[in-house]
Amino acid sequence: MKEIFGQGSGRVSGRGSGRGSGHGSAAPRPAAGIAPPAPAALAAKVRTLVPSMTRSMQRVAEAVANDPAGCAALTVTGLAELTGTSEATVVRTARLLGYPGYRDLRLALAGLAAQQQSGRAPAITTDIAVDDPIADVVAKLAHDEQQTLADTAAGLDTVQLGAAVTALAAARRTDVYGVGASGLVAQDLTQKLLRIGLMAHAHSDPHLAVTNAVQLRAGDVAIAITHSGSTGDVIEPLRVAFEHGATTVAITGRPNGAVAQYADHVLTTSTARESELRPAAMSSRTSQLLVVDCLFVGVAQRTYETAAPALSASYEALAHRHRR
Amino acid sequence: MKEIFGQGSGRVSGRGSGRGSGHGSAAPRPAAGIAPPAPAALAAKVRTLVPSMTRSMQRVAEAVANDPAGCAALTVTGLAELTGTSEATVVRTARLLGYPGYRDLRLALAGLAAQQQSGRAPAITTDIAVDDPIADVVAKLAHDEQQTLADTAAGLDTVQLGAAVTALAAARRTDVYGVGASGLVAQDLTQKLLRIGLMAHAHSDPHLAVTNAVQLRAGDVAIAITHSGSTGDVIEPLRVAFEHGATTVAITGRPNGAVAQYADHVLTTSTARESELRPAAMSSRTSQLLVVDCLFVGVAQRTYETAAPALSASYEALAHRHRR
DNA sequence: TCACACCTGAAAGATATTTTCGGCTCGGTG
DNA sequence: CACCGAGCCGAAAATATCTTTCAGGTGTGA
Repeated sequence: MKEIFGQGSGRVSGRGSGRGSGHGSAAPRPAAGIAPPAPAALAAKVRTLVPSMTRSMQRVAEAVANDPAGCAALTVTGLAELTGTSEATVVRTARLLGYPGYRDLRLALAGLAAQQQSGRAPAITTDIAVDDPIADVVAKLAHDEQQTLADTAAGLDTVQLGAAVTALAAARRTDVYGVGASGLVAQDLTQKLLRIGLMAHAHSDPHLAVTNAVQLRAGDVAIAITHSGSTGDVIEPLRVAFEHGATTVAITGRPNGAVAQYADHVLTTSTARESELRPAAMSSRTSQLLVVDCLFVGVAQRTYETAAPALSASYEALAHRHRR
Repeated sequence: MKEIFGQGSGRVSGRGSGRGSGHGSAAPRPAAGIAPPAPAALAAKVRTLVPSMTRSMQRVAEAVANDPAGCAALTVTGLAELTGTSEATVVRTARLLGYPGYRDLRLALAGLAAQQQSGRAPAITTDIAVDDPIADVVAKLAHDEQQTLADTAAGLDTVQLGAAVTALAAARRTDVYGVGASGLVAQDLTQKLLRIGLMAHAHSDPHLAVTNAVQLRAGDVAIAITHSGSTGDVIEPLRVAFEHGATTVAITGRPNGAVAQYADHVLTTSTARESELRPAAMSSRTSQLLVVDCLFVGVAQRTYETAAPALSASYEALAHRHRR
């Protein structure tokens, strides 16, 4: 039972200034009514109340104010030992600070520590430096990629995207061109389309890509993925496909680049700033993948009747490849 | 809806064991292995681990994730009643999330609540529906992937990451295993490492992977990438590499999966909610790529003297492949 | 259909927190 | 200078909370 602390003993006495009688310094009255314990304004409360505390309690309050995180990790016994006092004193201090007991003070302490922790934003706006600690690298990379995603989503032309989806959903066959890092994105798209029953193929060999592009005709789709918009090895097969009447799509960071002239639909990826340790390939890949995912989901929606069972089937088929 | 405080059965316990006194200053520190509990990366951890939880534990994890502040105010018994489970289950869940016990989970919860309080409002994310307009698809996908990135960054163990980076930077040779969507990530990592002058190779053919793994020895590094953590085709070569003395790294969404038993260092990727139109492969790929990028940048930092010129050189070399 | 493995919760066991209680110091007073 | 009283302080008892153990139930695979 949580008894009411009330009890007048609160007194001050302390040495010297015993302004005790003054009702003013009166207890914070925690128990009375709805006194919400301090959320994070704890440090201030400590400073306010310290003068009216007894010596032992001051030691406890001080420890708590100086190292919230550390104290939050201690039990009441541990904190008592650390401050050279007793458990009872620790509890009394917690009460004075407005909490029902040490348990709740500890919870508030943990919250305070977490806030302080998060307050220290690792300045994620800067470039990655050679001597950045590994934790900063993680934070910066994650932040940059999040930014890239936001930029891409904001800059994507949904009309063009919709048109591309429509073409894909109806295509007899789809070829995807990409070399280097974009080649992996091309493969990713291909894998996905295959999983929902479409005929898709990725080409990273420019010669084979051109050779196959010749086979395309109206109703087929060709997709070129190039960040720079000027990768000849990718533009060439797209041109061939375009001239053979296929519907052509370009996924590029330069919507005005050379690749665009042979593309019926251009999907623009974002271009984030790059640096020595963060090559452009990194953010362009993130951006391209988002576009590719959008294409995939769009097509899956349009062909839901066949796509859904196909997805389930491929999922089932994989289950057997897993060890227990 | 979590209202309804079940009401108490009162449950008078406590009789008897009046032992209390032994105030043993005994170490309150169970020293939970080498895994420091998460500070505020808890939400991410919950999402990552939920799939591998049992029903009862899922209920607890869900309650905790949905209302950190509320749960922090509850005792183990209260939370058990709220979720309709037992104290034992609550403790088990806390353990699974990486804490020594419920007490510490509660502390973390208080911290999380404090952060949410002062921080931003968590955006809600709904599933992608068949009839969502294309613009919504873009927005939802972008949001989900951003969430995945945040979760991954929050849940990544920087100590393990640092160890993996160190091993990679010093490796004579590095083999990367991945099949399916993870195979593309493996290739991405390989491409990057090659660009800074390291000897790396990606294997997606399980037979060839094992064949090559036999060649590895101490000082070499083997990396397995598998979302499920139970992909036999990837575990097998890692096991062989492990037994031949290579330093082994696992990049997986199930840090407790089968793959972990042969991994010197485990890097955990996040697991986002999947749905029919948003296969798990999508977010796992995003998560894996972030981890891979972190590895790459980390290694580039450590080997800056050779990495920087190598990066410039490969950039120069590509310039000639671009059309005007 | 049976056996097995594994989840689950009740209660016992261990810790941690709160309360009680008596000693002690300190300052005032005769 | 000795005595007295007030109230701080900590040791230990009492209580609340957390952790572990163990037996029963449930679903799964052979």
